[in-house]
Amino acid sequence: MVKLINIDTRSRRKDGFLTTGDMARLSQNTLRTVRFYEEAGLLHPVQRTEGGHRLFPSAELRKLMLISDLRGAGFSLEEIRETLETKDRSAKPADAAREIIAKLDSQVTTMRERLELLERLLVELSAAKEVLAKCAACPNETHNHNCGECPHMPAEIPNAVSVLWQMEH
Amino acid sequence: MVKLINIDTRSRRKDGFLTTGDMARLSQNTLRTVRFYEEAGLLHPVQRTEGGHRLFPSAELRKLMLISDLRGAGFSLEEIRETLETKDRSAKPADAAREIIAKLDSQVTTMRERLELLERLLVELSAAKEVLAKCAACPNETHNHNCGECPHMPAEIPNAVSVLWQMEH
DNA sequence: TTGCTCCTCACGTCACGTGAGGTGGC
DNA sequence: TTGCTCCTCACGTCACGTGAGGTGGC
Repeated sequence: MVKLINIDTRSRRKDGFLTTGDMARLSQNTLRTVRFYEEAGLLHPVQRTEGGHRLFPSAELRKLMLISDLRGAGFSLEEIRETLETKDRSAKPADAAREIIAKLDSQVTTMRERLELLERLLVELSAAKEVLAKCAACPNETHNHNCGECPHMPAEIPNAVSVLWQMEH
Repeated sequence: MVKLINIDTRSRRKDGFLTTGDMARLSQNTLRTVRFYEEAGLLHPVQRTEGGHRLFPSAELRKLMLISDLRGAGFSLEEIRETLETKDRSAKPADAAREIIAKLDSQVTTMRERLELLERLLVELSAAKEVLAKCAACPNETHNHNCGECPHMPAEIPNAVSVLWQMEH
């Protein structure tokens, strides 16, 4: 996914505010998503035009970018909201900072677990591809063969292979 | 998450089949999820008991494990079904293998992109934590200060910091 | 026999997608 | 002025969660 964002065309408006469309384009989201996040109380337009069009400050675009990243990392809007509202809910900066750090810590832990799943699965699927590369040269015309006895099958058959190749054991 | 699966207690049944509960426990899913996947046509019980209880062969457990991994990696049930049914839809083993490899290739690419997002976000959140560690020692009693002028703020402020700390720029 | 397990509806939820029908603004 | 952009309903979807109320099986 190539990003083709020209800073000069970020917004057409001379007041510097961003429309819903600007927010959507620049963050790779749909209009519906931007509106949905506002309804959910995550994004706040500074104002509306007379015609009802939302206008966002650039700080909201940066917030939307972070929300998108956290959503892509698998967090729910409720978890994200919790993190975003941390500062508002504590009176002293030092307390706020500690609470935010605690939440980031827990999110980092969750993300590491998701990373490990992805890495483990990548290894398994790559191993499966290697085995199936042999099958791509299989001379049989039908599936009615016992692949477990095929000399090209390794002793340790990756789970993905036994499932996708529908093997008994 | 520690796995405490004892092979001997996988199933209480002497016929070797697995109940819905066995499937759920051994794959870390809920009963609802196992039933939902069956309704969706992804899992197939070999039979039902007279009382209507589902009985699955162990091959279905291995399939469920793969489904869970792919779901955890962010794929939809429709994408997963496509992959699982590839072999059935082609007559010759060689063709089937090539099609499965093509699908695994595209999934591997998607997974690498998700890995990159996670890695990028991990770096950003870790950088944010470092900056906020300074704020945890902030002596101010209120949030009414311009943190942009704080000497502890680095020149390059991570996006997560400016968002979570609600900074103007 | 007693529980613990499993069953089927059936409505709820989360995070949007997808039109329909109408208006706004450089 | 002409379109392209944005607006508000409002129903649909995906992948389950969550009871309610009832039965099964070592």
